[in-house]
Amino acid sequence: MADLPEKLTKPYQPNETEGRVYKRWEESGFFNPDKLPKRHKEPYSTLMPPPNANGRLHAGHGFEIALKDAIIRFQRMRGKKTLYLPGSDHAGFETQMVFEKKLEKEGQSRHDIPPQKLYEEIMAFTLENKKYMEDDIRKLGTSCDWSRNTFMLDPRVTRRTQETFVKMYGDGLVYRGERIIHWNPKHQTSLSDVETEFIEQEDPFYYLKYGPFVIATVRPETKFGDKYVVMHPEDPRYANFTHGQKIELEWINGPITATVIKDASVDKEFGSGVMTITPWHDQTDFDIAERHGLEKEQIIDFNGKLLQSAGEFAGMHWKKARPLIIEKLKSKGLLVKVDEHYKHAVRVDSRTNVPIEPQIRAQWFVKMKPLTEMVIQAVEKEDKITFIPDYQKKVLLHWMHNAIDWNISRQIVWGIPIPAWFKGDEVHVGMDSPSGNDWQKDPDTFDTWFSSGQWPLTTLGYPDGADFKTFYPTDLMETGSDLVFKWVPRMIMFGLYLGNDIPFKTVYFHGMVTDPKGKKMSKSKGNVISPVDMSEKYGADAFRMALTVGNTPGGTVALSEDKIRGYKHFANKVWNITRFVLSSTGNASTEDKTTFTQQDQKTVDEFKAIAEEITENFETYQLHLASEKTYHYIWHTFADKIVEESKPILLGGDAEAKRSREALLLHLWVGCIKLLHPFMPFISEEVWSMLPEEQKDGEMLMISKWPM
RNA sequence: GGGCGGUUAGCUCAGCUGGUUAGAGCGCAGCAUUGACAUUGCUGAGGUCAGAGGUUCGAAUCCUCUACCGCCCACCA
Repeated sequence: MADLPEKLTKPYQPNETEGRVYKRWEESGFFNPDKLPKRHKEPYSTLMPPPNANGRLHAGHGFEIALKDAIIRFQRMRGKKTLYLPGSDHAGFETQMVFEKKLEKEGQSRHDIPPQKLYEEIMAFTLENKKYMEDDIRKLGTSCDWSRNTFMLDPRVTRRTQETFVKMYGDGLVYRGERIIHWNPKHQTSLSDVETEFIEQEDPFYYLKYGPFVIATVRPETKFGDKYVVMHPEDPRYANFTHGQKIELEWINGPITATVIKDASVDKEFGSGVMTITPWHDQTDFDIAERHGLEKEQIIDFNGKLLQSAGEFAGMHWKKARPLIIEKLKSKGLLVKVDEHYKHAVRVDSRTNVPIEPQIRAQWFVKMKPLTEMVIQAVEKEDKITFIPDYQKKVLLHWMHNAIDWNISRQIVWGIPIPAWFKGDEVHVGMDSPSGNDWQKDPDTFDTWFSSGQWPLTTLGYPDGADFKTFYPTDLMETGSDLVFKWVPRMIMFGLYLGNDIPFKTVYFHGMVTDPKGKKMSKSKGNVISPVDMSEKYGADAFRMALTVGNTPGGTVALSEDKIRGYKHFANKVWNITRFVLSSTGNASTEDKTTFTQQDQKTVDEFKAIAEEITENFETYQLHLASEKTYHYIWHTFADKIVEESKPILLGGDAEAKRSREALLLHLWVGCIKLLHPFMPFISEEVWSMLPEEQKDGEMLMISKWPM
């Protein structure tokens, strides 16, 4: 038997191997496209969707990295000049939430901390988390270029983001408006629609006498100022009321004059077909008021307390006031009936579940129409972006066809400051503060998607950076399918608007990673599986493989530990095949390694056919097939068939057959290790280092030539 | 109320543009094996491809409808 490396005689130890191999990769410099050998000419680029730097890496990140790193490694071996650009997001509101929770646990409140100090503390907290997260990314074997690592609050990124705002203001794509916004009263900030969601809730539904009408509401405390009564213009029941008609009636705090409004948005079938409106605290009502030029009055302040119009209830929080108001309505005979179990949808902050309070507030808005039209043109008309799976294109376009103007102001400190100043009614937008006194800086920061939407531009150094010229548009964006309307369309918008081109040629949406039972992972359920824990237990290779094999693009993945364990076994199989191949070919003469017997040549041809299929699967982003074929070939063709049938040949007396067979085993095994590398980078690189020099094209598998 | 995805072996899922006896992993049963590997090998059981109808020489694969499961969107007060 030939001399074998000591470690091959023991089972494969991922923990002993992975860190060391990653260090070799990093030190080689080959993660950096500029340092790749000359054969790597044609660029291939992708960006890491920046993980939020407020915690550790989760399974979704692990999934994304497993797929994307496989593609990047494949492309690098194919000879592309590959860039995989890493980074992290400050994640504005979300990070501030995480930080506030931490403060709460420590018995503190953010209101006790001055803004500048708060910002600094969150920054320290974020930078610490960022470090851990980057370590996690390394542990998974991610072949990204750390020299280009970008953080959303790097000065060049924040400057670019602000400059974009200034440019958009100049182009009329950004305006300051008093419009209904989603107000989170607990955290005192506005949110965009994608940051909120509806939850089903059961509440009492109050039917109230409003002059000759009966109206219904779940929120009687908003009704003090209701002085418009609205009905459908074609509702026969109210044909004798005319638009603009004045009606004197008794209301909660005394007599008022109501005005009849006819508007087609009212549903004749719902309830009595009549409603009163509260334009300050309801989107529908606001729209009706806008259409007819009606007055709007704030009833509840930004802390949830009732204002002047509530009369005796002024100053009370609406929650406290509601039962008292109901009492009063009852005593005045205005309460017709109560439906105690009325089911309806309530909008809440999707991160904190705090019920949203619609409010009118002066905010910065992005005018969406011109931008979404550019997206529709590029995606629908010109078909410039490949969507995987392709039905996601419809989802995105539906969103684009129905977009409403985007509120980009947030009343939180943790974010990129909006470069605007106010003096009375005057507004100044620019990179520098205006000259003259009495200008007040806008204290708000940008919505996190305003900066992350520009990620492909800022990371690559738009407008004149070398990377922007080389790598824009990027080849691939891979991200979670939940971002199909949050992040992806914004990147396309900004890409087209600023960069004059789509930001990526292909967008691949991976599905959600759930627990083994198909349930969404969440900290509260305690079913979270950490990619790093799994990697430490079974090896990052096994984790990556388990997430790749058999998972159709876009599909939900139930992450099972059994499956990961299965691929740890596979890693060990690879290890032992290596041991067999090296020990049975170590004494082979080096004179002829390229010609085979007819029989063996056939086996080589079969390998080529498989390798071709795998290559094809890679090119069409069918990694679930590419990885499964690789696995299957190595274990059930190479090990079970080729190795087994080799044993008698190697022991037999036919010298030519033996020579050919030894050459065959080495030749095929080198090919297998190459095919395996994108999926299981660590063990394949480790095996490569033990294969004989004359079989290899270079020291490092990572940049060796793909077998096709 | 709209839209989308799914329903294939006990479990988790593959099966691309329709083409001979429907596949994998895990699990299960039996056998083997101490010179690559028990983190092993071989063999096997197990499916009317959700249901109904249609197109076709031929459908798990295309069309229609139905039934469940899941996801997303939506200003019914």
